[in-house]
Amino acid sequence: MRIITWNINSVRLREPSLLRLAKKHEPDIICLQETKCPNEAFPEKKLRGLGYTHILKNGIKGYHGVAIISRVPIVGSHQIDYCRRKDGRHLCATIKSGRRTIDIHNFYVPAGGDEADVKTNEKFAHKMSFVREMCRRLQGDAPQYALLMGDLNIAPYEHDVWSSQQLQKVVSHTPQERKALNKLLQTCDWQDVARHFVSADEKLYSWWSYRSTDWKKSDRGRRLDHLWVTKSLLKAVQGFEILKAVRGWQRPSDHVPVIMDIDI
DNA sequence: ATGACGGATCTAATCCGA
Repeated sequence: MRIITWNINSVRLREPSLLRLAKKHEPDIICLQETKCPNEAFPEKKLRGLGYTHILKNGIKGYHGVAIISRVPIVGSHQIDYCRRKDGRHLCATIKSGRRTIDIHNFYVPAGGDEADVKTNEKFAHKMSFVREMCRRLQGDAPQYALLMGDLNIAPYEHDVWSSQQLQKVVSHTPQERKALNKLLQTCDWQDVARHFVSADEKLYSWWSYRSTDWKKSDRGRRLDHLWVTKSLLKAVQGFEILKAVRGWQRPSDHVPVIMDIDI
């Protein structure tokens, strides 16, 4: 099974890129973040034409929003309003593989604003509460077979950013966020698929700012998009890739898709 | 300043992203 996570930054604007991605890589399941689209306006006709007939949406107007697009049957689903805000940041699809039931969680963690201080910055407080709530709920859930993916908006390790030193006070790479994400990783014994395949001293990014005049040349990226699996599924993971080339497509998202092949 | 762009919104200037 092939699975992709992608912060698409507007599914309506980038429908052509989504179809191109689907045709080129033929994923079974695509988890999207930042669809920025109400559910009734989600462009799904052409996706259905490609065989993606199982589509879950948790969208709101204008901001955020997540979706799960699948060509394999989804046997169950739920969404949780983290921090009691109806802001489209979580979806879970359940699929069956033989006798196994596998939960696929798709998250869009809040960005957290500018200042890394929960007392003065409400957005940062929201982000930290969101990750704490993920810990609590997933621990309570304690699934044996599960996948967790999405835009977690935290680059946890030194080589997940272009300069750990220069970004240590920048939201997404502060010590408290890195610590919180590691704590989350330890709940349910999640395994970071990217770092299973790519050594810790190798730079790895999934996001490059729009503000750079030449994103490729400056290459000041961050690894904000993640693919995790429960420990019992790690040996089933056959491959992983960050699709960097997609950043160079016409009218790109600032995030690129992350892809995984898993034998389930 | 790392870097000033790109998306959505009651189409114009404002909020948001990270």
